[in-house]
Amino acid sequence: MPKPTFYNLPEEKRNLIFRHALEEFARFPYERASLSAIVNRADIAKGSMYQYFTGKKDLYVYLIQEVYARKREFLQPVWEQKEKVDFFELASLYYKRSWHFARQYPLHHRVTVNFWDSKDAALREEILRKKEIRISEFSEMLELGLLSGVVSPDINKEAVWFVYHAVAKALVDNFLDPNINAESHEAYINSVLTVLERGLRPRKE
Amino acid sequence: MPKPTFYNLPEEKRNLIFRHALEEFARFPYERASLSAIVNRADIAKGSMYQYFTGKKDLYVYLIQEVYARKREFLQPVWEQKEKVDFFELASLYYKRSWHFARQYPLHHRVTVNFWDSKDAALREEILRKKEIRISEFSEMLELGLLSGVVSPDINKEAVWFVYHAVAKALVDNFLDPNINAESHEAYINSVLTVLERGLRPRKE
DNA sequence: CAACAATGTGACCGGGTGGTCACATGGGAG
DNA sequence: CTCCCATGTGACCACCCGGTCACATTGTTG
Repeated sequence: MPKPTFYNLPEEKRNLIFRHALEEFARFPYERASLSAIVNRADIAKGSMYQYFTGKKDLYVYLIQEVYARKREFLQPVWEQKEKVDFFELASLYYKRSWHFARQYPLHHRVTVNFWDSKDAALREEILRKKEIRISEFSEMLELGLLSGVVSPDINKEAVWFVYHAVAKALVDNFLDPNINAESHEAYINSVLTVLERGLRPRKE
Repeated sequence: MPKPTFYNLPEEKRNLIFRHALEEFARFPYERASLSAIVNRADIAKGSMYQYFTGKKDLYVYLIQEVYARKREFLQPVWEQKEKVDFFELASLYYKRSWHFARQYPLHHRVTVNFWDSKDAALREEILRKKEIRISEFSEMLELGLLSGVVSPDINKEAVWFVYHAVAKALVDNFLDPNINAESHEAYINSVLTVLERGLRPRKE
């Protein structure tokens, strides 16, 4: 919730602020990111920033909101396949497309990773609780998998969640790695998801 | 490498410093932890601290070293089973005992988690490169599993590593959760490891 | 007791932060 | 041309940080 003043700004200036906030919060997690650095680099007076936002947190919430809006938009095509493919294929599509998002909008991606890594869980909770942001459809996806029986229902459901989330998060974090081979990365994502699907122990089937 | 002065201190005072450093670095990751807070709470002059350690980093490295020494000691009994049980059972023993460590020494545990979560990868690298600390035997464990054929060798080995690490890290992070049911937690760890072992997709075997 | 080295001390430094405020600027409306 | 209100500004505030240093205190040794 930026102040009304912010929306009165010409689009160009709003973008200027957004861009520099994005850069700063991509470089550092919330606590270490510097508002002073943002205003300096954007060549804006500190005071002006406080005409647009009530403070650092307000700016951050706005940024997170925008970033996730963009990501949702980007992942839209994947959700349209929801009824057509099974859980594992959907997951594959989801992470491959997420990876493309990370490549295309690396700063956006870093912001999301920093958001989840933030040790200030209270802040994250506060942002999520406002429901202004719907972060992810993980839940929905896995729920579908369980319902359809593609995901084994006879083991501790909570544990299934746990493992799925752990792998998913690590996968997304991993997108940051700069020296990933572009051509093979989709294949790599598939390999990881296969391990998740089939388990470490060899199957006799 | 604390200065010699530190080791000349009476044990009681060394412990005092250790305890308060432990508390601070358990509460916050390296960058946000405050040396001033430590000396204030320990009721020691700032200058004194600089008689014992060359600076904040020096104190931190010392602390990490001590914490991991304690943890290794605690996990010793598990490694003695190395030849007797298979990979999955060893992993189960390892994480259950790690959980007990986390319960018994919650501050130590938080310090280790903060250590790995630190965004200052350079610092972590520096500490690890000194080899003064050997953090974990994950590698060794998984290698054994692969060799013995208990862990499937016919899927991308790198991906196996990836999934294993992701789940292991999440499992350890999870120990922090305050409202875990003590009685059922060992069972929960087993459930998670079972999912890791058998995969999400149901087996026909 | 004197001498001397080791250790303890906290005011102080430079530099950073998020946030404030009295004032300058600018662009319609009358 | 003037008035007025929205907006722009940057010096400034209080507070924190890690680190330093001149000096006080202590303890052992001759």
